Amino acid sequence: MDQTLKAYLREHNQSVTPPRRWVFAYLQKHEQTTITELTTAATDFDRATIYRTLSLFRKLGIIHDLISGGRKLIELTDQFDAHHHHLTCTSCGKRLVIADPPIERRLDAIAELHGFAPTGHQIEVSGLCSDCRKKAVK
Amino acid sequence: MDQTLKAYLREHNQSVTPPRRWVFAYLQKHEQTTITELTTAATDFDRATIYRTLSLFRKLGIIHDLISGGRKLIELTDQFDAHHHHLTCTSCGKRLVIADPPIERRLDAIAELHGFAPTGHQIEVSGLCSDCRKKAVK
DNA sequence: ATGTATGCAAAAATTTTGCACACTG
DNA sequence: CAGTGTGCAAAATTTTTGCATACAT
Repeated sequence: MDQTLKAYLREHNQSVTPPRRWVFAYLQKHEQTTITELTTAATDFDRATIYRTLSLFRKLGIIHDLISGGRKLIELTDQFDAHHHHLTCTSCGKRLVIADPPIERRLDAIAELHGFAPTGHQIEVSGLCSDCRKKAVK
Repeated sequence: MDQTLKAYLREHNQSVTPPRRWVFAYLQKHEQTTITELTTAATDFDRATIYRTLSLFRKLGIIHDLISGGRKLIELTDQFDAHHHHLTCTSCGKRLVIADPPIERRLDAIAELHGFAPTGHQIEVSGLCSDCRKKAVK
């Protein structure tokens, strides 16, 4: 898995360094992370390095930002993690992973319909999870 | 249209004030806005007030944040603007509005399948627009 | 060996907060 | 009039940058 990063950075003429390996590994372990969490967890590396690493990763398409449950999160892109989307509970923040091939295909079709060559998409569904629905009733 | 805001704030026991009206009107005029743009454009009001207004609007569900084309944007929620999604060109940033009822319905169905009471969703599709595809070929 | 990435320290930019006064309802 | 919202000023936090040194290739 770390091999993937190595190969990818090499392909793009970028060095493979300890902070970059660390950030990548962290993102693999933590599905949803924020920049602050990363800079805090990275005791061995400087904050500035984390920011620079994230900028590089964004530019290379290794990660992307998204807002889920009102928070800005950092996530590995589909190239480095299984393609998926989230269903988030607006009350307790619980997150489920969802995937639905028909929708994925249809989104690509819509892009094409507008003359676009689709490269990706993101879906965020929100609602009240079953537990919170029960609590709400009481 | 401004009437909508007034009524909504009243319902939630919140005062209708000049800064709040102004922010709301600005969001109606500018489909995609950033906080910085708002604080800069708001020459008559203090930055702090804009931040406080946005927090209130978020809490009341008048606006929501989203990341599109790599930028964090502020947008009116469906209650205050026609429901829609975006198709963004990763090269030139062009944005088209898209809507597809079947997908909307299917997303609700997926939420229900997982025991969620769906309250909303967001879709962001990215790709290369026709113009940029042509340029890329040359 | 050479060029790039990092750490450190400082600066810039963004966001939050306290308090006295102004305005809304 | 009473209570809440605002402006202002300051603090806290987050993000960016310059430069000398360390590291990757």
